Amino acid sequence: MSEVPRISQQQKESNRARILASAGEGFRTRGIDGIGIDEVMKTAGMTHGGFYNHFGSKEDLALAVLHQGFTDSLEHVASMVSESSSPLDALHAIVDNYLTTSHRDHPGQGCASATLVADAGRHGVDAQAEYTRGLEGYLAAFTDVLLGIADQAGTPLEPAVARERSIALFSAMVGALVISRAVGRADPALSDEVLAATAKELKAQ
Amino acid sequence: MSEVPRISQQQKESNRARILASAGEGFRTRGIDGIGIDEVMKTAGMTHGGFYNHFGSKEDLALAVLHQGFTDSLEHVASMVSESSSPLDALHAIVDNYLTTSHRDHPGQGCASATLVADAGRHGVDAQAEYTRGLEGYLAAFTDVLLGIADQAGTPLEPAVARERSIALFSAMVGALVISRAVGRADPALSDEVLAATAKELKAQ
DNA sequence: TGTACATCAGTGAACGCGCGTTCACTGATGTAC
DNA sequence: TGTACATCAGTGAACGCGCGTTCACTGATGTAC
Repeated sequence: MSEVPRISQQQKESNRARILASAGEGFRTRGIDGIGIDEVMKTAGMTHGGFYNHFGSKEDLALAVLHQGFTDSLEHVASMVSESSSPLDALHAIVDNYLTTSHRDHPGQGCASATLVADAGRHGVDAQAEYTRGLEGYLAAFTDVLLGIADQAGTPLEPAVARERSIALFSAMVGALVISRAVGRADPALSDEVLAATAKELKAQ
Repeated sequence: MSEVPRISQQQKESNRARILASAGEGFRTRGIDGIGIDEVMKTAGMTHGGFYNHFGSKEDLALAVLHQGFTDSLEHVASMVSESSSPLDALHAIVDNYLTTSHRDHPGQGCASATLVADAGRHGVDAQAEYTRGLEGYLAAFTDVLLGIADQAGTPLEPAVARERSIALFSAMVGALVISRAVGRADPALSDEVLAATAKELKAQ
């Protein structure tokens, strides 16, 4: 009956990565409780039974998704910063890339922070710890950029103030994205407006 | 067997209100999918079977919760504004009341927008329509306050700009609250910092 | 006002489905000799 | 290098539990006369 049993170790690693990618997209799009192991495994091209060869439980998978998601996001931010011609340019790039209709419409490939905030708040301490790590990563990157802008403008900025602004900035970005998704299908114009207005305000500061 | 069947119409109304209140608290705290009809009814002091005398389905209940939640929240904001001595005072009151550790720690009694954004984004168009109504209510109230501040300061403000700022303001408030909850148990200090920093930045503008 | 009866809110058992998890089985992989 | 065998990733059936929903039943409410 079975068609492809006992795969090479290399293949196993690649299968695990496929499960993680499938869950990453599924969890972000429909929430951790919104999609089951069965569908995650089917999307990854396998049957559900083999899941436990890779993860101890669905909860473990959720933690791995959060970890991977933040790692990817932070890398993405870092690469945007390094490709920018100036700190101010970097800030604008970050905001403009985050608050797009495309990001809103494709949560599966988007920021793990925005899609899984609610889930993290309601899940265990482990999930919250992963979220904490991701948040600190974002804040560190934003604080660096803000200090760079102040340096260039010749207006010295206290590191503590830069961190405060980073927090408010990130809060506004996450909030706007999540709100724009909450009204997306019911009022597309309002949804677009939320993204555009927030981006404009954040860049104006 | 049954102890209290066929209740007066007045009693029925009060029972419905208790179910709604119980669901309001439960859905906000654990998400719409995080608590079942059975527990909602038990908290309301009844058994699960009678639920369908009041609501057609769990989805209907969720819509009623969103509606009630926004109605309550908007009323609360309006009363805070009317009790303030000036528009600036009103803005500070709104921000300070929203971004508190108490609000963070008691989602059950808190803002429906913050607790149910993620759920709204993933549920049907009806839920999104309720969310839209609530969002527009918040924005209208905030815009009024901002225009009032500008008037008093003698610095005229375009209504369109006031609306933009309202959007950014509300986004930051919701984002900060939701993020503070996501790290609350894993890193209480960071969670407090998120609330305090965002409140400070928003009032500084 | 009093009596007879239909209504219907709440009870609690039951149904059915989905989902997380377990398990016996298979057969290629990779190791021991 | 070749052979024998243990390992273990994937399969698919099955288990068990929770949960949304249905339903027969009960008996006070509220209406018709």
